[in-house]
Amino acid sequence: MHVRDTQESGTRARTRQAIIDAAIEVLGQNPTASLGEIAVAANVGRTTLHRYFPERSDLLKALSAEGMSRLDRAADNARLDEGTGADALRRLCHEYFELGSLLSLIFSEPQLIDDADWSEQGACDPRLRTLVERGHRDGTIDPELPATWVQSVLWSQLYAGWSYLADTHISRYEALRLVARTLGGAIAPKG
Amino acid sequence: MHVRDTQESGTRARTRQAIIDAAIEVLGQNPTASLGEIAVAANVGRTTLHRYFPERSDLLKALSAEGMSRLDRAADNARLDEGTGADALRRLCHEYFELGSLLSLIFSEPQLIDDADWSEQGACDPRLRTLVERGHRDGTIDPELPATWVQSVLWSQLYAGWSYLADTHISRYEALRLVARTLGGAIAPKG
DNA sequence: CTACAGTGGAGCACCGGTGTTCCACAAGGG
DNA sequence: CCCTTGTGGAACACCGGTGCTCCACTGTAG
Repeated sequence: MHVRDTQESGTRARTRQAIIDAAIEVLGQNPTASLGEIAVAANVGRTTLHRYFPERSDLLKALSAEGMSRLDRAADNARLDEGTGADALRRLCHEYFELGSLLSLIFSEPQLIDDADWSEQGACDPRLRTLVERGHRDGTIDPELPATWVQSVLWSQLYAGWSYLADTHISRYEALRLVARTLGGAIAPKG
Repeated sequence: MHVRDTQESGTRARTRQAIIDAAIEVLGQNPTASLGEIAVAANVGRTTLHRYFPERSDLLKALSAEGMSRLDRAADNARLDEGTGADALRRLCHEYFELGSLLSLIFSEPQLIDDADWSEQGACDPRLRTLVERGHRDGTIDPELPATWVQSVLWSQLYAGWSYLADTHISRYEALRLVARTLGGAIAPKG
């Protein structure tokens, strides 16, 4: 078949996805993992990995795209424009928590995701910014907290919850409950 | 001078400390930094660094000891047995925040200070545990939050605050205020 | 002045990860 | 059946960090 096979389903697309998935998993655990380890995790030879991603940086670029895409989907699922700001943030937290290992990866390699769209200083996802500003207005998010800080708190709590889940033998549900509870308190307007 | 020079003040002790301080700074920024970079930051030749710490692991052991010592001093300064649980935690947060780069280092290399004293599963600083339990009893810390989770939240907030301070051009005072505010809300008992 | 502690540059071998090439093998489509 | 596509083992050179040795330099105590 002489087709160009850019993004249609096929052997190549499946292998490529397997490598990306494995990379997220492995690099999430250990950001300095070698390409060999990633190849093993993907059930693929190192040669094959190099065929798809000639240089390490090529793989990282693909991971960046994949990460952004998953973040976008999660944000869509959270229906950020419905309900109060705090409720929307809670839903976003829930959706992000499902991202699993990707949380660790993003946390240890923030530059993978630091979208160039966001202004250089005080970078912040614009959707999150509007969400927080809505929360400020509707009185469900502490107006003393800038959107950028709310974003920091959200991510640090997510990461804490995810590693807490990995370190202890708590259930996924319980971990998310703890995160939601502390995050809710953290952003709530104070007396 | 044929003295043993174990921990008295002297050229060796000063050089050794300079290396340790530089290592905390450099490794806090980039956990994969080379020994050469650390030596440069310490204004010391790589040869000298190797004289004090023959292997990388030796330096890491020294960093572990130094880190523990600073943590202990910070905890002492916080007078953890005075006032309510929440107040003590707030003071501890304040003291820890002063640790600066050490926060990043501990956060990226937790095994450096994961004290073997702490029980393997659900590891937790015993002083923090008693503090949190006091907070549970005196009604200033949400009884739904186990001590281990409070510890996770404390550290993740400290790290978030520290990197927020590094990323934005906010004042140290403002950053600490944000951390204290969100941490306070996070652990507060919920209506 | 002499002796010695402390330093640090230069150079070396070693090791692991990387990027690349070559070739053998299996599956499926003409 | 042959030929293309995808694969992956093996081997190679390269590079950077590491651990080590040797030696020249400086400063200070005796």
